[in-house]
Amino acid sequence: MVNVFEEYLRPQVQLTAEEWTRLQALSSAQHLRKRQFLLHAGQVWQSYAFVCRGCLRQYTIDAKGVEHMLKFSIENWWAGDRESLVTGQPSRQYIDALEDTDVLLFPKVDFDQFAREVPAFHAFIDGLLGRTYLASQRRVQTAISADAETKYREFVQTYPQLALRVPLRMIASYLGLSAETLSRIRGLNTK
Amino acid sequence: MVNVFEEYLRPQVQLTAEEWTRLQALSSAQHLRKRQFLLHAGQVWQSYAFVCRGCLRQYTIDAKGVEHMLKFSIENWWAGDRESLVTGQPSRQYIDALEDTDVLLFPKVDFDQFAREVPAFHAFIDGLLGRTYLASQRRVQTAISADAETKYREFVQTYPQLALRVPLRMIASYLGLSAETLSRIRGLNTK
DNA sequence: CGATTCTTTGAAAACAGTCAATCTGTGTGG
DNA sequence: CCACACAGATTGACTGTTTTCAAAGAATCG
Repeated sequence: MVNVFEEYLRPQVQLTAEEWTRLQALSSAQHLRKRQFLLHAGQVWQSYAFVCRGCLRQYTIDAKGVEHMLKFSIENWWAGDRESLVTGQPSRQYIDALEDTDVLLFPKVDFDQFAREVPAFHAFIDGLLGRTYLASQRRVQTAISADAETKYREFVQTYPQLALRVPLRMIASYLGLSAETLSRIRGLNTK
Repeated sequence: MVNVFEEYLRPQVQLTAEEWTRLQALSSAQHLRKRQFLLHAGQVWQSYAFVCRGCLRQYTIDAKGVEHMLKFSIENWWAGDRESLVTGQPSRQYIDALEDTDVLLFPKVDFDQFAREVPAFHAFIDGLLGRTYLASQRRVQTAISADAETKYREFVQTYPQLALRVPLRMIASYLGLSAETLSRIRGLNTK
C-alpha cells in the first residue's frame, strides 16, 4: 500500500532514503469498506489522506437533506476537508467510500513539520495546492457559464475515469443537476 | 501608494527593515484609468498585482461573445491570472478597471525569489493561497446548490463592499445569472 | 445636454426540476 | 442457486424557475 504512494511521489519529489523512511513512518494505513465513513460532519479533520486504492466521495448535506458532491478521490488523489484542517473547526462535510478503499493518513502536525524541514517536499505540496486551486477555478467557470449538456461533456473529458465509475446521480449532484436531467443528457449522446 | 501595501502587509508578516526595503524595491506602480486593461487575452501574465485603490474585474469572453466574471479586486486584494502565471501560457482572461485604479506590480521571478529567501513571507503567501482556495470551493458549492435568490444573498453577505460598487449585470455574470433575473431579485428585497 | 451604458419591466419561450412509475442490475440471504 | 430486496437508472407528464427578447426608463459621462 505504501508502494502506491511511493510510485506516486518518487517521480515528483527527490527525497533522500532517510527522508523517505521518515515520511513513510508518519503514515498510517486505513481500510474502508464500501459505504464506510472517513469523515463525518461534526468531526474535526486533522490529516492529509492519500488514496491508494478505491474511491471516496466528499459531500455536504443541506437543510433539506439533499447531498451535494464536492469531490471524488480515486487512486493517487488526496482527500480531506481543508477548511476544517486549517481552522480546526468541526467539519460540515462527509467523506465515505464508494468502493472498498485503502487510504494512507498523515497527521497534520507531523506532515507540516516534515514539509517545513524538507524544502523540496514543501515545494511539491505548494504546487499541488496551486493546481487544485486552478481546477477549482475551472469548475467555477463551468458552473456559472455552461448549460447542463456542456457541464456533463466537460466532466467526462476532465475525468474520464470517474464518468464510468461513479453513480450517475452523484455526478449529477457534482454538476449541480438533477439525476433525471443527467440521465436524459446521457441518453442523447448514446443515440 | 506603497503605504497602502505596507499597512496591509505589516500586521500579517514580520519583516526586517532591510527585507521590507527590498520587497518594496521589487514593486512598480501602475495607474489604470477606468476601462483600461491590465491584462488582455493572448498576453502572458507574469506578475503578482496588488490593488491599492480602485476596482478591477477579471473575466473571460466565450465563443458567443458573452463575458463571464471571474473575480473583482478592490483595495487590498490581489489580482492576476494564476494559470498563465504558473504555466507561462497566454492567458484566456481579461482584467480591466471599473474605476480609476492604482496597482502595485511584482514581477513573478523576483517575488518568488524573495519568498524563497524569507520564510515568513513564504508562509504568508501560502496562507493567502489556501484561503483563496477555500473561497473558491465555497463559490463552487453555492453555484451547484443554490437558487438565484440565495446566490445573490450570499454574495451580498460575503462581499458587502462589492454589492454597492460593481454594476449589477457584472454581479449577475459572476453568479451565473442573467442581469434581468438579478434585477428582479433585487426588486423583491427592497419591498 | 446628447450619447452611452446600465437597469428595469413585461411577455413568451426554453431549460431544468419535480413527482411518480417502471425498469435494471447487483448483492444477499434463505 | 434462486428469489427477493434494494439502490440506481430511465422515462413520461407536469411544474416552475430562469432566460431571452424587446422596449422603455434611469443614471452617468464626456
